[in-house]
Amino acid sequence: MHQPKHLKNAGLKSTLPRLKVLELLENVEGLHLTAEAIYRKLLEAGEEIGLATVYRALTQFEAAGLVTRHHFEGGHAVFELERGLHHDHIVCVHCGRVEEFFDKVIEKRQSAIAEKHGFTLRDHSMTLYGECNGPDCQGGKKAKANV
Amino acid sequence: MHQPKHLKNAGLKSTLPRLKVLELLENVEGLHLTAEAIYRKLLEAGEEIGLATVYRALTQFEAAGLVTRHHFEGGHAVFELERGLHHDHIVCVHCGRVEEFFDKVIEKRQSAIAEKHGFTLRDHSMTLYGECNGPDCQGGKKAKANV
DNA sequence: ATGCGAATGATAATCGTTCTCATTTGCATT
DNA sequence: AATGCAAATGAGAACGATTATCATTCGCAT
Repeated sequence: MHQPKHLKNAGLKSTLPRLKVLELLENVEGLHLTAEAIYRKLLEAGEEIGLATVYRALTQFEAAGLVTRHHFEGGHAVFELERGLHHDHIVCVHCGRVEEFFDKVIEKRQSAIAEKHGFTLRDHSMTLYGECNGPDCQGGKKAKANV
Repeated sequence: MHQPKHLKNAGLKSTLPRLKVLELLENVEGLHLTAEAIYRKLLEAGEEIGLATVYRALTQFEAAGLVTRHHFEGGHAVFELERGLHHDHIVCVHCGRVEEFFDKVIEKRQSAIAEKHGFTLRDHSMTLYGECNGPDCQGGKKAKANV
């Protein structure tokens, strides 16, 4: 599914572990996985891989612009495949569901704000937290998280 | 400077360490300190306090709405006294300088986005990252961070 | 002044992540 | 296809931030 050239283009040697990680990320569209979760999924799939290698691969992919790292609340980072379209996130504080959105107005304001403060904008992180209307979260009643 | 009633009102017993932490936060308007930094500053000031106590106090203050915890990039949390006016942050990626801003347009859009996705908005975090025009960062040239 | 439960501080433990280093791999070259 | 070497890997140690443990101390109502 994944061509080694993707890695080559990114200046990375095309190795088996890297391909596995990339392939996994490709098959979980919309999900945001922790390094640990990726590691476990690969083990469950019968792959031989070390946790350190997963971390290394993800860090390199991030540097190469192949994946994006997010720091939602909770102390651990999550990763998603970079599909070219920038977006921000809205996270359900109950069930952990994550949806993505893009808002041109906000993006514009951010640039304006940076400029007003004398900053050259390089990046930003914006995450909304709320209660979703999913089956586990109806009416905002308590429900166990299933991140 | 700080009245014990602030703690009492928050449902917290008014103890010496808590008062010290609160007092320190009050005297560093505009700064965003890590737990470790607060701990060190108090030690330097001749106070007797344990790092664990600082963490506990900050967590309780946060739960009580007295302070806000931010997760900028870098793995450690920073704290600031809650002064009633919500704001977001723009951080210089070179020197670590942090400025605060509030944008009504963005806030409005965020509510609208949450609603459109069926979420009841509870909170959000937005941080812009860029290069500031400070003496250490002129023209975006390399400068050592002094966080 | 006294007593009790909550708070403290020293330190161990935990958690996510990075580093170390001996072994293995990718891949360009024979 | 065999060879060589730098780069990549994996197991586990190390790390930094934060939290838990537990005996001692403190705040505060009596």
